[in-house]
Amino acid sequence: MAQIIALRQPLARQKAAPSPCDTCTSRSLTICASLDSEDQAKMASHVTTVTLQPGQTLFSEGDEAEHVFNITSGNMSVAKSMPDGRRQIAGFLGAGDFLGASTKAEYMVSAEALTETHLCRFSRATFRRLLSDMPCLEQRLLAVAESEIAAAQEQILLLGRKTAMERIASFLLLQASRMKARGMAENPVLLPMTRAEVGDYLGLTIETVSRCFTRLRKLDVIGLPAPDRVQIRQFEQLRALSEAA
Amino acid sequence: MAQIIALRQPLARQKAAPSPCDTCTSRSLTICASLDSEDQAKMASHVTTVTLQPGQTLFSEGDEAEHVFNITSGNMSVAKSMPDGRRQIAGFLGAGDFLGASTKAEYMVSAEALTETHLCRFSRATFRRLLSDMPCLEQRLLAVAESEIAAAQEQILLLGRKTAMERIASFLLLQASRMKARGMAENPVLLPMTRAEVGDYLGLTIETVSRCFTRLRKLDVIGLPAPDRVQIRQFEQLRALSEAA
DNA sequence: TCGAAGCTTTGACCGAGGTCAAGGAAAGAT
DNA sequence: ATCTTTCCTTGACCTCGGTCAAAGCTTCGA
Repeated sequence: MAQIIALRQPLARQKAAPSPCDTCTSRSLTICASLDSEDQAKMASHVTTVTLQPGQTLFSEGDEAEHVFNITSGNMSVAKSMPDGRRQIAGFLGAGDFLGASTKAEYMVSAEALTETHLCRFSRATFRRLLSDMPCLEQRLLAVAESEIAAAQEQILLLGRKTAMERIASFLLLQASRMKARGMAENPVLLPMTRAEVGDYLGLTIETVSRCFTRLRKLDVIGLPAPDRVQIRQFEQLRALSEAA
Repeated sequence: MAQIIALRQPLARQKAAPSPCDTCTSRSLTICASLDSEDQAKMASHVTTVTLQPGQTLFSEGDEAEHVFNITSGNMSVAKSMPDGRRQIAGFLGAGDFLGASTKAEYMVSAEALTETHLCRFSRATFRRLLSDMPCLEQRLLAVAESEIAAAQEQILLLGRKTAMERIASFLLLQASRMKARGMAENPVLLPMTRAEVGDYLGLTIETVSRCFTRLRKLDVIGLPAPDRVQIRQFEQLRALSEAA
């Protein structure tokens, strides 16, 4: 009801008459998958949907952490920045991913849309209440947090110890497996981000990212039908390159 | 046995055969701090204590994840390795830290003692049962997981974008704040790990770590009364160096 | 159809940090 | 005491990836 007031604001909001959850195509990927239909209805009554255009910021590092989000479609980046502008992307998120958890009162990272992105939004207070009402949800969230920690540890290994080539190879394999996990074809890997964003994720510069792609193409390990589309031609070779000495 | 007696005499807390939890000096730091005395007793009846000597491995990457742990005293490292031996330490843990959570059936990292370390151990199955019995515990664990994610994101920024000097400065400040959080004096920062371990944590070599320490000492930003003891002489300068351009 | 803006690629050069090597210093063993 | 081992420091040199610069490609709008 109150959400309808949304004017032409940077964050366009809509609330469908029944509930956006009824037509959600990503439910099986999200934390909502752990809920029975009664609990889903309870969740649905507190949700607001949000749409972001490419480049739009959902929240910034240091903003008051008012909401938590669930991506229903689209692609986002989660990043931290330094005072002088250096930026490190901590992760790319897609359909089904949960976003906005924070122990502190402020967000610890910034979140930005790479493509048009749809999210569902809960106020933190509401979400906390729902959480203590629904043990399933809390368990699921704990599992999500644990796999996020595992992913972060893998990223730490990549940034601390891998060469540029190994980072690129690991990245392509990771993207492929992420697509597979979402039920998409894994092979022509789609890259909804620019070279700059890949670089900011892998701790490299644009130029190094580009040079590695070119080298992989010349080795015929990958094909590059378009800058944002990578055909993996030799999976095993790519896997070997992802941890080559 | 001892616990049953305790329940019969809720007001007389002194016991003949006390559980290790009764004398635990780290309880306020651990997930156990969230429990009332009844739940603590329940936890205590399932706990086993473990002692590790410096260099001993608690578990390795790929081992079947049978247990979860809580450090009561000592220092550990959590690391991932590559087939050719390159190693990346994902974090250092100390008294109060929780250890061993994994969504998968295997541990995703290796855990090793830096100093003599005491832990309490639960079987995973038992712990899962305790968890669903005690909502407080689950909430606390979720908070712990979230702050671990925040720490990992900070580490990702450090590894992806900071110079060697910035990494060392950030590391010293982090160690100082960790000591403070444990109620210890923050200033002569104690380093219970070798230069090699600092390097494996910061994505640097032993030599670079040593050279940075030497430079900081020559700048009189720190003092090095012993290799494992760092006196911070200019906090603000160190803070500036931790994100200098 | 043309131009502008933004992304990507490529080349030439350089420097931060890695590698290799050699000494010190401290702690435990004989 | 002396030897061994392990860790730390320092120096000389080199390389991987960053920086700077310029030129292709797309896309989009006039």
